[in-house]
Amino acid sequence: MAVTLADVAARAGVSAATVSRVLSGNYPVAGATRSRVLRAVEELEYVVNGPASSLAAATSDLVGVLVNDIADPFFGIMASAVQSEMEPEKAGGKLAVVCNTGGSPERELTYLMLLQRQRAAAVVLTGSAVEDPGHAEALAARLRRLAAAGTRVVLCGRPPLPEAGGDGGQGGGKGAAGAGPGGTGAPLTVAFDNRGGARRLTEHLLALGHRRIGYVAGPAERTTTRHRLEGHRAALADHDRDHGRDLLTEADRLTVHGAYDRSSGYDGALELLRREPGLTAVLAANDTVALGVCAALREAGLSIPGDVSVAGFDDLPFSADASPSLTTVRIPLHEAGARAGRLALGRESAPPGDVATVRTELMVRASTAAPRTD
Amino acid sequence: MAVTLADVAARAGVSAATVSRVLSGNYPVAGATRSRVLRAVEELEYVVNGPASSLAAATSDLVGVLVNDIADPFFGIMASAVQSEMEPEKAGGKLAVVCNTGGSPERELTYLMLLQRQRAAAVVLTGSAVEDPGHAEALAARLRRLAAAGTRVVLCGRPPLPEAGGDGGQGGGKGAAGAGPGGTGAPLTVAFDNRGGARRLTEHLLALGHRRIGYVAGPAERTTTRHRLEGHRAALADHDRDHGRDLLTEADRLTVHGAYDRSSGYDGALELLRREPGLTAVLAANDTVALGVCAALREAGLSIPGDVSVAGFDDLPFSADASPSLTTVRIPLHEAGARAGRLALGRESAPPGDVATVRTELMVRASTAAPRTD
DNA sequence: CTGTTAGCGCATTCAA
DNA sequence: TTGAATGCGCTAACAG
Repeated sequence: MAVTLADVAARAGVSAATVSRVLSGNYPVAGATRSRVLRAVEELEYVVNGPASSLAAATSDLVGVLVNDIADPFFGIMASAVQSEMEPEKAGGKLAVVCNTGGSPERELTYLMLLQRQRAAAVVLTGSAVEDPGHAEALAARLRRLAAAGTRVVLCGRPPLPEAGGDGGQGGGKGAAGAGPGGTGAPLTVAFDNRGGARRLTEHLLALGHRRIGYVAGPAERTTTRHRLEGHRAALADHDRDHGRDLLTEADRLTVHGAYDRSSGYDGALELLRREPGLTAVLAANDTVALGVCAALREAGLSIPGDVSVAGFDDLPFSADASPSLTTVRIPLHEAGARAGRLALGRESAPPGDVATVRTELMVRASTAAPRTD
Repeated sequence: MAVTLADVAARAGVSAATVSRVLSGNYPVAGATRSRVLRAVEELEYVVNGPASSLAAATSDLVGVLVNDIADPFFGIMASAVQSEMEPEKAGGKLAVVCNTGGSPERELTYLMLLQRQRAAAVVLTGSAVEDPGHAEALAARLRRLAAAGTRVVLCGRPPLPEAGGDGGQGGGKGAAGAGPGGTGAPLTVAFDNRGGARRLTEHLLALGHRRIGYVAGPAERTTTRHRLEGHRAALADHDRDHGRDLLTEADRLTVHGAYDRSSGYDGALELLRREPGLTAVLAANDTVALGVCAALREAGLSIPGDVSVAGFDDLPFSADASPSLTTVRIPLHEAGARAGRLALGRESAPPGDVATVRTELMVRASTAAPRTD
């Protein structure tokens, strides 16, 4: 039916082996032969049979990128950055494909299995992980099997995997050396400093004079949610220590959880307002949630930042020209994704300890200001 | 190295063929045998070798979804909808993977080639197409080859492919019949009524009393851009005819082009204001552009909709709670994507003429109002 | 219902 | 630098 290597070989008057060598390009072939083959390929419109090639070579050129929500630019930007490193047009380039888990742990495992089935060259997992112990264990097991099967595993925007039980020793992580395919066995990780970012954000509000700060957090069981909340609380704890206050206890009452979407922000803000009408600031799980918060506040007749300051997280493109422009914490998503992509291809050597933490940066804009002094 | 079918067969005390049959599930196997095999699979942690399986069966379970911009929710929503139809957890389920073309025609062709190489079961192309004749021809050729190789091709949110040269006849398109794999040869299409939506939007502004309407259009060479612009101009032409005015000529001067992003909206609005300070309304290529327009207008000291009305297109989730909430044209992206997914799987019969056009709906919100009467 | 057999199309030995 | 031969792991006839 379809054109095969043999057809091309016949047309070019060479053996199939030669055609294969020309196409993969990693073997010496005489110039004349090469062009003859290439011409035959053109004329016959030959396209390599990927499955056959993968079977024979025991490798594929698929790279899977798992995202929690493909409709969220947070993931879109990272995924796009990963893809930008793949050079699909060149021979030897990879085909990066993104898979949408929808935040479901089961679906995450399913996709990893399908990617393992495809013998993917690499897999990049982006975004927060679910902290359920059962799932964490299942995930770690699956990733271990993937790595054992020769698939590179890279984590991007999620914390390093917890140590597998047993090993015990904390001994010096193999240095920064090459760590070839497999490395220490633990997946390479590009982590975000969510904790530090959240901490600086809360410090910013505190410095402005805010004392009643609401927090619309993400889903309770996710690492990113926990880290950001921890940063927030660390800043409050510091403040309590230095000023003999007890903001930290207040924070329990002034924290609500929801999804990483606008309606959570909207509902969360209303709930916070009900719990504490005297709120002067609201921190949101991310920028999208922050927009929902803003909408709810406005509908409640409150001005931003006149009555209530609002801040987000991530610094997605729309944050800068929301109105008012959103104070937030910038995460270099593109750089992180690109780096994850390079790590996945083995084009960049593993970071020390196999974990690279990318800095986050406080972006102070118009949505935060000193609270009204009544 | 890796566990193979033969290993599982040995462990279960059956033949490889039986294991294969159990796993693919489309062949009768005795219950006892089946569970024995399944247990062996568990114990050995066996994962099918996709390439081998694809090679032998001459089909793969990959479905490619091409998008112009993976960081844009417009595409994210459609891609997610396509994936939602794939049932990857079930045997026989497909692995939907999204590929980001970045709007580049070359990259689009590259991805299609890679997908053909993988012998993808289906390919869904989403969003507007580039109208360059050279590329259109190359694309059509590639899609023809894909279809010939047994890959189902579905267009979602882009117009049907122009007829291949030669055929001439417009004869009755085969009726609504099954049109099995291959059908008429032309790709199945889920098209959006961009023209009608844009027309109703402009009519809405006209009815409100606007006469100086700016238009920040998308990239000049894209089908979606052209269709929306045509709808806009059709509404103006109708108005001219009925009222003896010449809004259509004005429209040439009041139309600017840019990318489908915020900064285009921002820049475009400033340019329009320069050309016509007396502008009372601005239509944007899509909702994202509209937000940029709003930002520029506000910075210019103009209120929305008090001084200038603004409208978008697509009705992405953020549009409803922008401030002011955005008048826009709703496209049922999720339904369209899901339908494209079903068409790709052959789970839904082809629409009459192989083209389904989904309706668009005018959503009147707070960003449009009657112009100030000075 | 199950086993046997024969490729699927390519990459890669080994010779030449 | 090239060709011939072998097998990657699986599915799909065909028998039984």
